[in-house]
Amino acid sequence: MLQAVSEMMEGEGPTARQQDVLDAVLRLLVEEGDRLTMAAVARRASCSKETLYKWFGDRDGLLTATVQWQAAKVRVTPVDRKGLDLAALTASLERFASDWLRVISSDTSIALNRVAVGHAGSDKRDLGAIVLERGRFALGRRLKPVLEAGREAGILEFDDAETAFRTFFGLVARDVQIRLLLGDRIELTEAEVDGDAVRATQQFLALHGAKTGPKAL
Amino acid sequence: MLQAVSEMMEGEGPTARQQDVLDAVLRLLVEEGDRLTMAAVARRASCSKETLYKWFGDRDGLLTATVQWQAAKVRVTPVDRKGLDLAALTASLERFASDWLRVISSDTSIALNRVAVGHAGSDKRDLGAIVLERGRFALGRRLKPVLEAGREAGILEFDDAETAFRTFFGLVARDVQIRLLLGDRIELTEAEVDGDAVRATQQFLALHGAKTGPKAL
DNA sequence: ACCGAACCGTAACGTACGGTACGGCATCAG
DNA sequence: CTGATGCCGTACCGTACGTTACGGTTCGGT
Repeated sequence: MLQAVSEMMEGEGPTARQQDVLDAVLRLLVEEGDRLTMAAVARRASCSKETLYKWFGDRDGLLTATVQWQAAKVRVTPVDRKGLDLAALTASLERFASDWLRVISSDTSIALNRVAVGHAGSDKRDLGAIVLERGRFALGRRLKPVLEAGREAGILEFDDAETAFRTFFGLVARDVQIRLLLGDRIELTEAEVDGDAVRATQQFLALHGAKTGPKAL
Repeated sequence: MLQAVSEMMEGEGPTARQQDVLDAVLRLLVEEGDRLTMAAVARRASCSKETLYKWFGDRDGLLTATVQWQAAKVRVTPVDRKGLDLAALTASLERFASDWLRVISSDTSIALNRVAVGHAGSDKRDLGAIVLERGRFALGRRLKPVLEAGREAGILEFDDAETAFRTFFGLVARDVQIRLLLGDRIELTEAEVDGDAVRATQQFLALHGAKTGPKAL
């Protein structure tokens, strides 16, 4: 070791070839979970173990790079805060809810969260922190402006945006993520996801919708 | 192997000495996570590895016995369904909520859920299934009669008890469990737990409380 | 055509750990 | 007292896997 920290740690992202490797890791992670071996990765990615160590330092570095790579792929559509009415807000919330449900129920997310949870039990708390940061907290950062815009427009009422967001989060996710992580087979069809998104949004509006109508006066 | 499945698998529970061993495993699991070794368990429990293998079969058997042992320790206070009014129902729900929050935020639960999640990624899905069964599903089985009693008494309104329970679950747990599992340091004082229990209960009543008053007429 | 860098495939090394075997000691039945 | 049983402590074995080392190949630059 070790300042072969690899060019991945800072600056520009992975090269195309490295991305291929990380995608291979992602696929292997879904299939094998945390039991994946460096040899298996090298075989699947058609590269040498030496290259893996040169690029990523060690096994943890490889996993970290993989988590960041996957997180970077999750793109989001921000919401314009102007001309917000109840219909637009409802649509935004439903969009957030169904997107989030689709993410947490995807094979990739489940596999990634599993290894991150496992590593959070060890010293290496990095993976868990990254997943939290790019998952739960990123969602909060994107959603809170929407909620505050809704409050600004007189559509929503709440004291603390963070608390309001956590309520929405709970209404959307409920027991889905923990059940999936623990191995429960849950069928989530497109229709069910959309239905759950609508239900969660309606429940949230019932709790935090302004009773007094828009304050536009 | 193998039919040394040990006397733990069926029939009566572990002996006092075996309980001591399992408690040691529990403590070690909190400290070390899934990295605990059989040697470490033997050392901590002051027993020989040979005895561990004789009693529990193998490492998975030991972990399974530990999870079941911990689950067996969680006791519950059922609610009497007669003479149910809004105050009693509210108290019951708040009790359930604070109990659940205390469980999922306990060191033991976190450690146990971590290993169960890890194992759910492998072939050994047993641990996850046990944790789910004795945790999330056991809670549902205990709470749904309460909800239905509330509906019976005209205090609550909902179509499906399972769906209503999952809403309550989401309002109570929100992002707490996943954040803890991923290594987020959350401070949960007694006051906050109680406050969250009250908030979740009020939100649930706002969503599912009968608007028409008790049907007692 | 030649050189070096980068990389592949594979072999080798060291270690940690699951699982087993064995020698002592304590307890208890007879 | 004696033999059997159950368990502790420890040494031991086999293997899996992270990590390193090395020979061979490709390729871009000169």
